Amino acid sequence: MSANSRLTIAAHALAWIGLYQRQGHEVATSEQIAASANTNPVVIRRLLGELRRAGLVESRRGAGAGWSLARELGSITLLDVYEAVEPGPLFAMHRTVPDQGCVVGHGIQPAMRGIYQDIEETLRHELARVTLEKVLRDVLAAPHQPL
Amino acid sequence: MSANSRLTIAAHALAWIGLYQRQGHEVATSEQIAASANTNPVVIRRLLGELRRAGLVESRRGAGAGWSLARELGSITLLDVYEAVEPGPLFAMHRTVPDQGCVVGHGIQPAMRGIYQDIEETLRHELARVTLEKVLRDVLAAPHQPL
DNA sequence: TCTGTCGTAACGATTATCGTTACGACAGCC
DNA sequence: GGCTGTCGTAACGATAATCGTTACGACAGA
Repeated sequence: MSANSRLTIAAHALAWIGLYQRQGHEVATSEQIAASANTNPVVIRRLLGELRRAGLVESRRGAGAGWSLARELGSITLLDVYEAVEPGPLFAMHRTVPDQGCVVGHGIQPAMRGIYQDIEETLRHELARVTLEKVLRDVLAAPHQPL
Repeated sequence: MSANSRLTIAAHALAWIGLYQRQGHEVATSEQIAASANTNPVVIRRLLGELRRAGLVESRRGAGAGWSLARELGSITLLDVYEAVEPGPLFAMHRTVPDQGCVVGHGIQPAMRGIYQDIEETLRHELARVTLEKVLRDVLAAPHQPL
């Protein structure tokens, strides 16, 4: 599967904005978040743009511009973030149509589709159990200065 | 995430071999399976090679060669297949180390690692509930000649 | 008007997967 | 012993997704 860090970076950005706002700041810039995540501000802007489309964050333009949460961290779940930044299904079908003259080739796609639907439903249920509030709590619970 | 059809094709191949053997044949060739899945025999051999390493199938060489199941379909689960053909974890961390001088950058990876572990454990549990026997049953239950 | 940031296009680098060709290795059969 | 069919695997190109980067216009407050 492949290494998808989009959900990780998006959660990082949301936790960063949330903490920054709790420290009294109005908005966070993509440059600040990018420095924390050690990546490029454009990468952050692209991801936050998708989160904005999903109604999780807002952005201001002009001078003193930046990003702010559109919802409380406690009301945002990893499922919200996942659906905002992950495009396709977890598992894919064949890239070409299997041989419909073969019994297995004919029945495999309906069979796997049903099975995958159940599994992805469970995955979504698990993602929905984790709020960004908990993510930030876990982040702050990490031990300082590890030896 | 991206579209990983490896699990789908591997399940297709196992179901095909299982059904073929129930029809009285000893071994199945990669060419036959490739025809059913509408792909190249080398793709099938590569995938079945990984399943062989996991102890799910066996292969014979020489004349009259081919592939056979090393276990009953009822004792093979999608988790066995998943672990055999999917290399990495479901979600990835940052590709570069986050800023360790930032509270969020420092704590985000331990936090997400713990959360991801729980979620992948649930995914594995779901995959383990589906046997290849059930997959084949669902395949054969697909309606014929759909209109 | 100046400044800082967003919004977004464009491009190259990297990586994973897949399809394909090729060819040696192997084992049964004549 | 040679013939034949299949595996085992390397090699290469095509495709697609993601990421990092540069660039630049749009916007809004000072």
